[in-house]
Amino acid sequence: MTEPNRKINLPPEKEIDRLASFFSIFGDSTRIRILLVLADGEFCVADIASILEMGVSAISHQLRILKQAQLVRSRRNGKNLFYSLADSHVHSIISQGVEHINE
Amino acid sequence: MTEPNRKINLPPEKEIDRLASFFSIFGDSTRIRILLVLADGEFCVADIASILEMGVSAISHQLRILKQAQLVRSRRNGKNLFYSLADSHVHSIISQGVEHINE
DNA sequence: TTAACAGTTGAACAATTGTTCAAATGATGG
DNA sequence: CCATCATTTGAACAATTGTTCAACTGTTAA
Repeated sequence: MTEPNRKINLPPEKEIDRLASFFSIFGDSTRIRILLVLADGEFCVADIASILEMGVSAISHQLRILKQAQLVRSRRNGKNLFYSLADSHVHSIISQGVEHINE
Repeated sequence: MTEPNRKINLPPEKEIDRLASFFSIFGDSTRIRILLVLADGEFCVADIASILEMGVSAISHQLRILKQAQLVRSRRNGKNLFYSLADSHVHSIISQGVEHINE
């Protein structure tokens, strides 16, 4: 014990957990690819699956996570559900990631 | 086949994978807490462990991940290794996450 | 050299995650 | 209503992850 611990003010645990959950949404390449597709416009589930060459179910599962995080919206048109980006932050968050890894 | 698929230009798979790996580093609350501690200054491993009330080994494992991602640096002083933030992006990336979850 | 300390490492474990499959839901047009 | 299409859902599985523990490395001071 040479010195008393410096006092550090961390945000409450709950907020840190929410922050970590938020970032882990971007921590999966399928979800990033979905977001990049939707950056180009509105698409229904089957289209996204076809573009990414993946099963419809896998895409649907991921869309649910993105929707819960309020990163995408959906709109029904006939039998189709069209998904689109819900948030303007998405672009800038991804951009900052790109910036970091390209330095 | 009613319509040809719209052409979407995604970044190469390798870059998307690196992006996902980068974001998943922020997807763990221990690592976020370490980064927030280091936002206050330089600390050695045992101090971080004490502040976060965790084992030294757990912190060391996470610091290795943060260092590989070039988010922290270390500097030896005697028996101690002092860690500090390596990158100015860290603040703004976390800030953007906070912004999103508080809207 | 030795003892003590600071930190790292690797194996092990439980917990969480993403994808697949099959079955269910819900909307549409005939 | 019925058949069909688009999507969702839940269970199952393998793969990945974070923490713990014990052993190890490396530095310092005596």
